[in-house]
Amino acid sequence: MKKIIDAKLKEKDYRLTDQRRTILDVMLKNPGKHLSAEEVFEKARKKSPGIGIATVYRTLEKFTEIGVLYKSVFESGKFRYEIYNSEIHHHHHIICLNCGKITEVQDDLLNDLERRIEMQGFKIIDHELKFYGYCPNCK
Amino acid sequence: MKKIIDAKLKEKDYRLTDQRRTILDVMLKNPGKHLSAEEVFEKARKKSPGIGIATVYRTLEKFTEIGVLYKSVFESGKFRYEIYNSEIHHHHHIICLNCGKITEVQDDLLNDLERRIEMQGFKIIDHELKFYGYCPNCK
DNA sequence: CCGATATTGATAATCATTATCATTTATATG
DNA sequence: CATATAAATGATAATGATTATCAATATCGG
Ligand SMILES: [Mn+2]
Ligand SMILES: [Mn+2]
Ligand SMILES: [Zn+2]
Ligand SMILES: [Zn+2]
Repeated sequence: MKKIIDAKLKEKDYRLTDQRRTILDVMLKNPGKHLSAEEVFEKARKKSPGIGIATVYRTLEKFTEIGVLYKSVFESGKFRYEIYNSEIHHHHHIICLNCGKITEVQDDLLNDLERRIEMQGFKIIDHELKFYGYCPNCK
Repeated sequence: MKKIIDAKLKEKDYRLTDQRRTILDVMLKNPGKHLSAEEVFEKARKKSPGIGIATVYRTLEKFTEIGVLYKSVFESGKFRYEIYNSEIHHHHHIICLNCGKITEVQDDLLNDLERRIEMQGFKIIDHELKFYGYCPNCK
């Protein structure tokens, strides 16, 4: 994993710094979580106490750009990030309207719909699907 | 349409003011568009020159709450609103990665997937599906 | 080790959205 | 219609997340 990222960084003359390593570790250690910049900052500073919040923002953005992270919005005006596994198609999310819990759905099932849209002249690269409702606990 | 909204407002002791009427007009006159608060403000002040931006924010929020508008995020940290037609299930969006154009897809096709998820104990209320890719012009 | 260049941390700036509050309105009631 | 009361408004301050700036520092190829 780190090898791959190392290569992706090199492609664009990006350097592998301690801070970037730390942030990557944080993300790798929290699979299935969807962390905000602030949350990443809090976790990262345990390993790299001197790290600045600006570096966290910059790194999250850069990692998203090179396809290492996936960025989404669940609640009002704040981004959340998770490791992006480009091999499997991206999963969907169910957001509980009561407790806010985010659950992942591994099924995809959008291929038919995508094909239909491409018939109309579009080229689909990615999709993002969110379900809103109630989790088993809150139902 | 206005009758319905009038009724929805009354339910909660909300009042029908000139400003709210103006904002509703703006939204009704822009079907298929996805307007930001700032854009609604610019259009609204042509009919109600004295209207304040705070009122626009408040009204958009209130209309969303009572189901008159639908609120979504397309780009970084900014909400966009459109008229919400609760009779037909909500359409999907295709966002062009090149020119930013937003196209609507009327197909739904998510019922199967929703049913499958509900089998696992969830209750699905709504969904939001976005496709990212290239529009016919930019392909 | 050196030099060119990318990166960092501190902090100021920006941008969208919310909160505050005194003033103005909508609406129910007599 | 006049009046009381609670909701709504507009101006503006405050907030919260993100981005820009810039001098100091670190990376990395040679
Ligand atoms: Mn996820
Ligand atoms: Mn739409
Ligand atoms: Zn829940
Ligand atoms: Zn386009």
